[in-house]
Amino acid sequence: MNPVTLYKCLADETRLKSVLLIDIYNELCVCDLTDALALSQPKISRHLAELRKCEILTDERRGKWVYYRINPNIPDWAKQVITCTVEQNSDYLDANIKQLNRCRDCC
Amino acid sequence: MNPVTLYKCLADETRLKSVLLIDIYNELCVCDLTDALALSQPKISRHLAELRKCEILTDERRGKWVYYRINPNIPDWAKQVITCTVEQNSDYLDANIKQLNRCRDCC
DNA sequence: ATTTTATATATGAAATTTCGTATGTAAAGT
DNA sequence: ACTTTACATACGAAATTTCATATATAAAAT
Repeated sequence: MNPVTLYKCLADETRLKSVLLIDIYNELCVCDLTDALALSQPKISRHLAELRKCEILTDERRGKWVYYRINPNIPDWAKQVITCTVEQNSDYLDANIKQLNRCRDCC
Repeated sequence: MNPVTLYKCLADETRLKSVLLIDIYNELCVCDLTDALALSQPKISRHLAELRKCEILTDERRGKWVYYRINPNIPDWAKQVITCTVEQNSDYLDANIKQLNRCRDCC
């Protein structure tokens, strides 16, 4: 993967937060992300499609839901970039994680 | 620094290669980068200005030349992102480093 | 003082990205 | 069969980014 390809993918808040949340939760479906980020479904889907095309994420349909994961084949440096961003920016996703938990409790 | 701010800065090949080369060489002046990347001076200056505004680089004038460095105050995660991109993508900058050395030899 | 060298910035055009809205598809439920 | 739920994609408009070109500035050399 060309370095600039990864950074273009992470250069948008929707895509960056999606990748980081998926890294934290191991896998998430599209509706988890629309809940966590409070964004429209087409917007989330469009950005996930881009991350899929760049092979940063993989998708897997199980019944009605499509689950996204970090592609296990991304190079080490890319995985390290994602991991150290998550680990050293815990506050960046606080509100989104709370929101996701709220939705999982009540919905 | 907001994570998305760093990634927007690295999402352009001119800016990314400038940052990585500066990280390797500790400091570089504008003409080093125009040589290494074979790009116009205004183009390099414009991108360096953006990296300065985002506080990823610092600049220091010494005589006629302005030297750019990685801002020593960037957060650890950002420094780690840059470092592990450099270390695990040595081929990405090969041609540029050769070009810079050629220019330093003959010019 | 004038010129040269190194760098910065302004401007508008062109290219790219982002997004809302509408629509399509696939699986499951009735 | 029809409806509902979850997700994907197409399309054009709007916003943002990128760039070439021209011009400005700052230090040094003549």
